[in-house]
Amino acid sequence: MAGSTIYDIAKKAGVSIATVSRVVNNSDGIADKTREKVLKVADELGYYPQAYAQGLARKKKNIIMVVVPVLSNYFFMEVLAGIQDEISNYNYDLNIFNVQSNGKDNMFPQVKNIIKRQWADGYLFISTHLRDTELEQLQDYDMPITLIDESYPGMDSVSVDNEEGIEKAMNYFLENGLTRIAIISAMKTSKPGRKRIEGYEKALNEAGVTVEEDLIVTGDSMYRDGFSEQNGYEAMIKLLELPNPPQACFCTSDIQAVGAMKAMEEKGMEIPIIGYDDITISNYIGLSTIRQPMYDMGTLATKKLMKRMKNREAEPEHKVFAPELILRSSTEKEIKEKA
Amino acid sequence: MAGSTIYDIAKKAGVSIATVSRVVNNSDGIADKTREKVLKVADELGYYPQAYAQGLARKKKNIIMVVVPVLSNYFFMEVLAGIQDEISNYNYDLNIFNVQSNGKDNMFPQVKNIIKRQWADGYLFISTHLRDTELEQLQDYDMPITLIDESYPGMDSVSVDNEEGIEKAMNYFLENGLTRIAIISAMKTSKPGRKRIEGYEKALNEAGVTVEEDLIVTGDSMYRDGFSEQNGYEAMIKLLELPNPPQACFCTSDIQAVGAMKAMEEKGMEIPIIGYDDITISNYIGLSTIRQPMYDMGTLATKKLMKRMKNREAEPEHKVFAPELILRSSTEKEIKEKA
DNA sequence: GTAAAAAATGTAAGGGCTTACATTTCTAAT
DNA sequence: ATTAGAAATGTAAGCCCTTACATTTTTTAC
Repeated sequence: MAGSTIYDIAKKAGVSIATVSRVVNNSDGIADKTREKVLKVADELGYYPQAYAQGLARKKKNIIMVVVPVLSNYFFMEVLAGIQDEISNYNYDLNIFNVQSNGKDNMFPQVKNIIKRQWADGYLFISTHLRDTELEQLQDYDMPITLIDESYPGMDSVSVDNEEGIEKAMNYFLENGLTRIAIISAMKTSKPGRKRIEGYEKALNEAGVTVEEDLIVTGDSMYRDGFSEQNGYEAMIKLLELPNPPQACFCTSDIQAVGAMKAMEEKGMEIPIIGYDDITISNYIGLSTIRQPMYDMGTLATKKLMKRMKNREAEPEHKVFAPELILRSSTEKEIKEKA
Repeated sequence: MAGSTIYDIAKKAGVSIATVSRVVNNSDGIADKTREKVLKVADELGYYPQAYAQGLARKKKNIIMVVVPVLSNYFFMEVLAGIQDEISNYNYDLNIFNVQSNGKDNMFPQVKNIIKRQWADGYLFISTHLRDTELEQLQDYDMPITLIDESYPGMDSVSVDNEEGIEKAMNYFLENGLTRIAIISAMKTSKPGRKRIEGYEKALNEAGVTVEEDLIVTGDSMYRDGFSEQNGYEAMIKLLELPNPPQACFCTSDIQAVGAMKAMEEKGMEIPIIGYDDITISNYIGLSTIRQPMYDMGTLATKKLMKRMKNREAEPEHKVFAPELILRSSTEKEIKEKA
């Protein structure tokens, strides 16, 4: 039973392999009796077409592959939920391929090989943060790719205006008279990391506030690229131990903010804090945050990819979601006191 | 460039396809000049073997596939992190296949087809909760499968003694003089759901406490099979609106406990609560919980699978981790007051 | 009952790779 | 220079399917 092939079925059912193939694929033009007979044998022998043989013979694999560097992270999880729900509307299976980032700069070769190997009919890249020159190379392979949480002119993309998000958070603090604002960032050096810090500096500059390097911090723990409670915790400890601690804090992910909140509690010093993402938990722990529509990003990207697979010629589309400031208790008390 | 094959390389490099194959696969017995020449052409043409053709020609796919019903859930995420880290020690790629559960009983056919299609060299099943009769059928296909968070005599498995976990939580409450203990469960009807409730009832019975049906609740929101903050929130509201609310509460997942804690806060009624899992966030919000070593389960299961792939004959091994009661602030205040 | 049309089935050529075996080329010993 | 043996390369079959095209069987109309 282990490895019955189309030949086994054909032989046992007394038909040709073409007929078996037709029955299994539900092609029409098959006599009912034949169909039944074949189906019966196929069931007895536990037959179902081998994915690899089928993929080779057809051009199509009926697989959408999600390519992602860090699987275990809340942002990814939410986006994935959207993808998953949307894809269930189509006749495609979902495969997730995890590329190791190792902090190093070796992701591109892996990604390139995935494309070359032709695993799937279409790909969703989540936060791979490849360079434009690299994405350009991938285009040569003429595979439908939709980017999530990043963008590049030549490919469909779904992202969020990060700068706007940061600005909203910063302005909220500034409007409430808080000027010594810290930023807790993961991976200061990465491309998106730098972008966020730039946004932070820009907002301060526009408000005529001098940027203090001391207030730009990150934790030391780099597990999950720094997107962890621990990292936020460490960062906040650093901030609170400063001779002159900040009046408010912006965090580049909710998960870090959770750690930061614990640090504040332990130190007995509470400053208003705003996170980034709006993971479901944030609503339950009263964390103010910049909401990214992660789930919607997943569904929309999937839709775009499906569309692209049908029409390869259309101009690439870029959806940029506007982030939303969600205020909860983590920004309340203290600011009111100041007012 | 899009679809260069081994033939293109062979032609352009002036060698046979066998030689190209050897070069690409790093087989030895190839002259250095030839290797260089072929490699150069392969690079120019952006060649890399097609996964499907290779998988068909070899018996091996070099793929481990994780089969899981609900992707976006914290338990899964942690287990996956372990799998991911462990697998990076071997020359295997990781694929995740998501089977739709739809609450209905239709998962088995999907799982069966995955196995039949021979996607991978080995499989990790996480919380699929198939029946023994179903798993027995899968054995016929003679594929290495390791179960996580469930067990079956005929396959390797890695799980946690759920009953013991519940007992520990219940005993903690009971020893502290609390007897009216509620349980918030996801999916009362599922196999693991029922098991947990049984454990709960058993613990009460042994302590000579009558089970009150009112105290066994679940939320109404069934998103993610009930493993959500919202579900826990709803359940706790129900409990607190009882004429005679419970003195303590056990929750079958931390994520539900997060929702339950919010409900308590809103209602201004705080009772000691213990969750289940010990997701990383729990430590940061002071949630007492029963720790499942999720990460370790992932690594160990992966190791077992690799071992099994080498030796198909050995007796199946079953690792049952002992859950651990982790006490944090969510059980502190109130119990101390009572004492 | 016959012939033409329609339906059902079969044949065989790929799809892109690996690999056992055959062949050629090179090396080194005489 | 010759040749045995080693090293390098090539040939071709096979992995399991799909599908265009050819062939056979059944149906329909007269």
